[in-house]
Amino acid sequence: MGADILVVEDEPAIQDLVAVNLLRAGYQVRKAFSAEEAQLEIKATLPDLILLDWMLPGMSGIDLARRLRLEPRTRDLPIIMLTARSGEVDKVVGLETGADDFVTKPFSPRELTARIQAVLRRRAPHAAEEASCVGGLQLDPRTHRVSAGAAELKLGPTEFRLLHFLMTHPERVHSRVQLLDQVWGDHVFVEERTVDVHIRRLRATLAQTGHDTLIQTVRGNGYRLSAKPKN
Amino acid sequence: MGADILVVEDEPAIQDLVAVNLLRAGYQVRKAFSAEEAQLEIKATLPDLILLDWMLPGMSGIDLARRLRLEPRTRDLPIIMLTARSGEVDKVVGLETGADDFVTKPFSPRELTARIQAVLRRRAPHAAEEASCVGGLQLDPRTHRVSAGAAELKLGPTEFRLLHFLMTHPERVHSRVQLLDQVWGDHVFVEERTVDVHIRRLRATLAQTGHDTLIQTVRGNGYRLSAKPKN
DNA sequence: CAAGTCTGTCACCAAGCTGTAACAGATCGG
DNA sequence: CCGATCTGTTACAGCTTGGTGACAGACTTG
Repeated sequence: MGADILVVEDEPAIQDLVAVNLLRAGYQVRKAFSAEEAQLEIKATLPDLILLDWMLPGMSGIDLARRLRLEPRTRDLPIIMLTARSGEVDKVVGLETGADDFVTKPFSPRELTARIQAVLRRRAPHAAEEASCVGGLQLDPRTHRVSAGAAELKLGPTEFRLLHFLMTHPERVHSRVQLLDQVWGDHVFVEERTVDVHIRRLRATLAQTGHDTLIQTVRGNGYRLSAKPKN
Repeated sequence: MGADILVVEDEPAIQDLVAVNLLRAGYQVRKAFSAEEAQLEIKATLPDLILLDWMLPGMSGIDLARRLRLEPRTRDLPIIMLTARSGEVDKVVGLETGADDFVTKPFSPRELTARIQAVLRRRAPHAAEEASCVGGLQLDPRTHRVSAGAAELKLGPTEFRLLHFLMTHPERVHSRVQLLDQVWGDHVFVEERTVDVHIRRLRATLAQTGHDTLIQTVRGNGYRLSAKPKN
């Protein structure tokens, strides 16, 4: 599901225009007509990004941005400023508030979504996941490598994700349905038995180093990754 | 230690804000309120880069840039112009004077530092980073050279930046999107598959010395530069 | 300005991966 | 020991992904 974006813009026409484009691009959109309204929205639920008009009645976008930067909870909230074509004042403000990007009106929908994507990618660079290690098996998501001692194992994408999940949730039994949800994704419709096949493929690869025994079958319940012996 | 940057800007507020952001980004900052003052600073110590406001009282930024280009000592000094206007004419004139880049107000702090880095990488004779070395391949940003043992390799600009990024972030998998952000830049609209083509071109060149195997494809995830065997 | 270089895109092909079905084997309760 | 379930294994057709060569346009460079 797309990111949750809060659009703060007093001009209804522009707000609608932006909202429609964001929705079409697959984002979830919330709206606010003023900085005050925006604060309430943010207090309720932290959005993933704010599109903030810098000229607003009452508290200006600049003021809001400034306040958001002060609060720990909202300090890292990505902000994209919407500005009219302008000069010096904007520059001062922009540097001061530390907005993540600027989009100058008029802007194309394509430009807007491209910038949003860029900022989101930049801000949330999948917090460097740690490498896992279970029973002599090592898996590092950053390098996308699986190794057992000196030997390195080659896994397909699905087997990799499957092993990744198992290694980050070891010693627990996971039903086929749970595995499908976690590894394949909730919305995917796939036969339960498919899990078996991938478990088999995973085991076949792990067997190269004898680590296939880590994956245990729990009859009637599912599978479990465990460093302990089987019984 | 960061590069030494001279900020030439007559408006105190803007100068301060720029300075604060550059300091935060790890640069050393010197300030000048006029072109004349800037000349004295430069005469005293040659900075690594100049941020030059287009409009200055007395001698304009353009004039200063032009003069710097005439002196052998300052001919290769990187210059980034700050301008409020965005018209084509300005850019033409600016490029004529030999500015290395243009930053149009308003701009984000990130944009500014990104441009500075880009210009430094491209031009700076002494402020650049160190050479990298992976798996017998050497890349020196200062001399803009890539060599494998005795042999020297010729790369196009994009391939060079791509290899540079990979070599400074080895062993990690980078998705196409990440590579586009890092090597091409956030604001560029380019097809993801274009990365493939440049990877291929890079590999083709590296194949001259057998180093093409360093670049590994991680199916479904992206690419990785690694000294370890492919597997 | 002309030749050459670099870039981004595309179409096509090869290779690898995936989900299913079908069958074989294993396990369990009685 | 038997039937009923559950799981392991295999083969395979279809799909997705990445590699490759060609090409037009932009950009350099002499």
